Order: sequence, then structure tokens, then C-alpha cells
Amino acid sequence: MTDRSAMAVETPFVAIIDDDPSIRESLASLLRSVGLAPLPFASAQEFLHHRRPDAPGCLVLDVRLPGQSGLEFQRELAGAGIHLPVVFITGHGDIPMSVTAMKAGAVEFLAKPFRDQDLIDAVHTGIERDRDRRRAMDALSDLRGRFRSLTPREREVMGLVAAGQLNKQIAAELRLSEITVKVHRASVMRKMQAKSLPDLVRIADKLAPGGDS
Amino acid sequence: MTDRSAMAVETPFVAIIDDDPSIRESLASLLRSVGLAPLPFASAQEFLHHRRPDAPGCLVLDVRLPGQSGLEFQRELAGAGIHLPVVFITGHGDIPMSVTAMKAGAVEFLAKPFRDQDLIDAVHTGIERDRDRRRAMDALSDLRGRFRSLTPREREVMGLVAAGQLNKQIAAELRLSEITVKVHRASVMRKMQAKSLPDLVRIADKLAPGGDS
DNA sequence: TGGCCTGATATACCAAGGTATAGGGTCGGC
DNA sequence: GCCGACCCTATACCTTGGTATATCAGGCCA
Repeated sequence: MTDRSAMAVETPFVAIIDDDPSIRESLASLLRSVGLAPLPFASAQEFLHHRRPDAPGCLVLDVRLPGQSGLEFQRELAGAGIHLPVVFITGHGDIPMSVTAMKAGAVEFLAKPFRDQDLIDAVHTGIERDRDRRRAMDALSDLRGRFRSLTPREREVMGLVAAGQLNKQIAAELRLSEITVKVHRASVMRKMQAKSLPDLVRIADKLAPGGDS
Repeated sequence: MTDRSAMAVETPFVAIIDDDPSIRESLASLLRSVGLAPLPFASAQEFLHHRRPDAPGCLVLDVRLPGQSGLEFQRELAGAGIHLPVVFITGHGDIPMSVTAMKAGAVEFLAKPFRDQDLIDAVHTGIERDRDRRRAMDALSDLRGRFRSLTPREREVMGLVAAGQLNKQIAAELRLSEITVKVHRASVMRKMQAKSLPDLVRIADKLAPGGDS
């Protein structure tokens, strides 16, 4: 587990991007009323310049942003590796817009006027989704860290072991003696903290998604 | 592989449910023009009573159906284990409708008037999605069939082997001699057509989704 | 009743995996 | 030049896994 797990329970945040100050404030106050921590921004740029908390969060986005559209910004975020769940709100939306947003993975698409509870529900769904994603990422980061601690040879051996090759076959493939393979293999098990071969296989598969098919 | 793989390339179908005969016919003719096989139905019931081809397909659904709404029918299909991708078309849709449909996994939600090409693209996406799903299901069916051929004891042993237990530990857990475990284990490898332990582990994990965490 | 499947067990043997100890070499940095 | 990494190998020993052959018992069904 990472250091994060040892910290106090993380407070989720809700970033709000809307160019209308009164809307920002009313959304912020609504979210505060249910115990969530709002982070209001007037533009996408402002949001990007601000350092996001290292905690589960959610983004409430007006479709019509100053400069670019919220839909474009959603794509931009995904491209930049920022995987914050997005809840769209809009005053002048249409069906194609909402479909595009949902296809791109939006949590919800709310047309004004919407019920406060609908927004709150959507935000909670988004936060929960982000929490899950972060948990998965944390676990993967751990594994990736261990994998980085392997030497190149150890990585080769790990791959072949996970592929089901016998030590003998691995030795032939890598032009090594069988004993050398055993040494590397033991290092792999120790460094990857795998308690059994099935354990190692599962770790290897998590590290190489799409390796099947 | 299943028998299906040995057959000629499967012709995808497109089921159309719309109570307006002229719309049915125009949709059907549009789809025929691009080489797809339309199956027009006037109602959800008619669709359900008809035997669907055993081939990849897609469902074009009017949101406003006689009797029930297309959205309800979409949920009903999922509940009944019919996982046909759905493309919605509608003359009187709104944003919440489209969002609900997309959340439930719809491929597309098109408001009339829409461009012919948009419908064709959506249908192709749906068919491709169904083809992938069917491929995955076929592979799983194969594995499930093999698993069914295991005796109860063999299944127990398989689970413990995949969990990383040693033969000795498995024997203790099941109150068996180690030699008996080996016999069952060998049967498992043979019946499941696993060529190595990692192979068996991956098979076991495919058969027990959600077994991790 | 006899045949078949399932399950359990044993002996014996061989192959594969794992560990410990003890070397050897290259290469890059201090 | 020494140190530390990475890499390779070997001997020796033990554990675990895999296979073959054979036996025995209960349940089920024709």
C-alpha cells in the first residue's frame, strides 16, 4: 500500500468551472451544504493552473465556457491524462451535445433548471467513480514500482515465467543455464512480492493489460 | 472454438422497432442500401416473439413505442439477458431521455431529423460492439463447458491450485492424500486444456470474474 | 448382477522447482 | 583502483510436481 492509505480519510473536492460568478457561488454553497468542498474557477485555464488536491474529486462543468466548449475541454482533459469525472450543466444544451458528453464518459448531463438533489447525486456518483479509479491506480502504481526495481534480465524471465514456460525452455530461449534462470526467477518472486506462481501470473497480467486476446 | 467459427461469415442483422410502417420501410431500405439485413417489427412484443438470428446484430428503437417507452424496453432487454446494442431514434426526445439511454449503454441517440450516414455509422458501431461481445461470450462458453466436465472434487482442487496452494496444503485442506490431489490436478489440466499452470490461472480467473480484490 | 463413473489411495520413478554457497565476469562511478 | 550493480555459472541438496500402474469402494443404471 502507498503512503496515502496511512493518512486521514481524504476529503473529496468538487471543482466548478463556470464564468458566471453568481452561479459559481450558488453551486458552491449548495455543495458546502452537503459537506463537500467546492473549488470554484471562472475558466478552464484557471482550473488548469490551480494545483488539484491529491484526493478523489469531481468536476462540474458548464457546457458553454469562455473560449472553448465544455465538450472540447472534456476531451482535452482526457488527452492530458486528467481523469476527473465530469458532471455537465447547461442552460442551452441539446440532445447531440448530451450524447457526445455521455459517450465521452460524462457522469451526468443536467439541463437547467435541474433539481439540487440531482446535481448532488451526480457529484457523489462522480466522486465514487474517481475513488475507485484512484484505488485501482494506487494498486497499479505499487506494482509498477516493484517492476521498475527488476533488472532487465529479471523482467525477461518474469515475462517467460508468466507465459508458462519451463525454466529449461526459458534458459534455452535466453541462452542461459537453467540455474541462472532459477536465480533470476527467485529474485522476481521476492521483488514482486509474489507468494506463489499464480500470484505472479496475476501481477504480470495487471502490468500488461491487453496482453491476452 | 465453437461450431460457429466453422460456419460461413455471419451476416449481421438490424432489428427495427417502430410503430410507423412508413418509417420502418424507409429505415429498412436505407439499411439494405448499405448491405445490411433489416428485420422490421411494429412493436416490442413482435420483436420478442420473433426468433433472433444467431449472428451479431443491433437494435434500432424508437423511444416512443406502442405500450411502453423505448427506455423501459431497453432496461427490460438487459434484465432478460438480451444484450443487443441499441440505437435510439426519436421525434420528440429531450436531454434527460438521451442521458438515461446513454447511461444504460445505448450506442447512439438520434433526434429526427438525422442524417442517414449518422444512423448507418451508429448501426455499424453497434454491430461491431455485439460482435466483440459475442466473441468474448463464445470463448467463455467454451471454458464453462470444460469446467462443467469437471467432477466436484476436481473443481475444488482447481480453485485451490489457482489460489496458489501447494499440493500438500490442498491435501490438508480437503483431507486427502497428496497423491490424490495430484491425480485430480492432472485431470483438471487435461479437461480444462491448460498447457501450463499460468494458463490454468488465467482460465480460472476468467471463469470467476470479481474473484479478486 | 455387471459395467461404469467417481473418488480415494498406494508404490515407484522421474522431472521440475527452490535454496544455499561459492565462485566468475563486465561496467560505471567515486 | 576499488566498490557495487548486474549478470552468469556451478555443486549440492531438498521439495514439489507429474506420470504410470494398480487396487478398492460406493453409487447408479441398464
